[in-house]
Amino acid sequence: MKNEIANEYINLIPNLFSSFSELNKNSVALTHIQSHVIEFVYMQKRALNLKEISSGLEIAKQQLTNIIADLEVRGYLVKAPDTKDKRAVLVSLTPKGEEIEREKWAEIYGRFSKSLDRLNDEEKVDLNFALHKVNVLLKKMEE
Amino acid sequence: MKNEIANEYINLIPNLFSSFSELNKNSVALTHIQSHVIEFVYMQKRALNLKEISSGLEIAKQQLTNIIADLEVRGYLVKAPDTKDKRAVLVSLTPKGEEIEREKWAEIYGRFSKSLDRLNDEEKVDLNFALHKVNVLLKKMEE
DNA sequence: GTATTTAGTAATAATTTTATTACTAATATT
DNA sequence: AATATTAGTAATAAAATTATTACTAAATAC
Repeated sequence: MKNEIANEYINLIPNLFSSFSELNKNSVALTHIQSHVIEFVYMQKRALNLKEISSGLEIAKQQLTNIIADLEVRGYLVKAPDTKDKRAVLVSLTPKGEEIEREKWAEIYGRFSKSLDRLNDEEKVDLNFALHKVNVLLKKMEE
Repeated sequence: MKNEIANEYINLIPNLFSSFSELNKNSVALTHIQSHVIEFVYMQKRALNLKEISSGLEIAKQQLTNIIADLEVRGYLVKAPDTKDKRAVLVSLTPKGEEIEREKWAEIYGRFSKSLDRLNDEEKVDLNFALHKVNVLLKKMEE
């Protein structure tokens, strides 16, 4: 049973991959790595310190000093001291930074809505229910 | 209804994002861009020409000439002339190239199986059913 | 059938990313 | 309390990526 579920999960990822590829598309002038940083912070939905970004994206923390500084100057993110760990700095997106991501998602959203037409009404109800269930349960598993 | 489904879909992506991040982890010595190329070809599950990879990853086709050549020399992929379009070249992964991806997926699989324990039996059944449904319907939508 | 567009290759310079070493200040270990 | 580890910064050289221009051969448009 457990294996069966894990296999379904693994299959899910390529099914979503086309949407993920969409995330490469940049409207503003960001380098690939800058995009990834913004995307990473956005996806985590919380402020992150440099170490977390560094290990999450497999890039050296020394690089991040510059990358973050540039993104901060350009108004995409802000740094704030971590009160829990006084060595650390917490990075979060500004509204301007979040806007970049939202634009990408709007396109994904649009494309998806369009291909929904290929399903009949019963299938749409099923998909809605199944997606909701998956989201609820995956979230529970994270806790 | 359509909006409701699209929203569930959009929510799904961040729920899978932690798994996607895992895909950054390289066991062999590949540059980030080389990894992305291999991952992209793997995800599409078919041979691709350079243009498709180029536009899918938002990198110039001129770059790919070198990247692909290097990956070919190192045995991760092969090029074959496209019989349909004699200008084009079709790139596909060798067993060695596929192995790189499979290793990453094995880890994702393992992690997922572990966190499955946080669900009770009924939830597991539900998740299995829902994931299966989502996969079937998403695939149908692609057609 | 000629003109235009497209897929791929090639070479170069500019920019970005990576790797290395070193340092400060705060935290964790003992 | 001394010691080791960790988060972040900084500077530099090496390597990888990006941008630009130009070219060939095949496909497409007219």
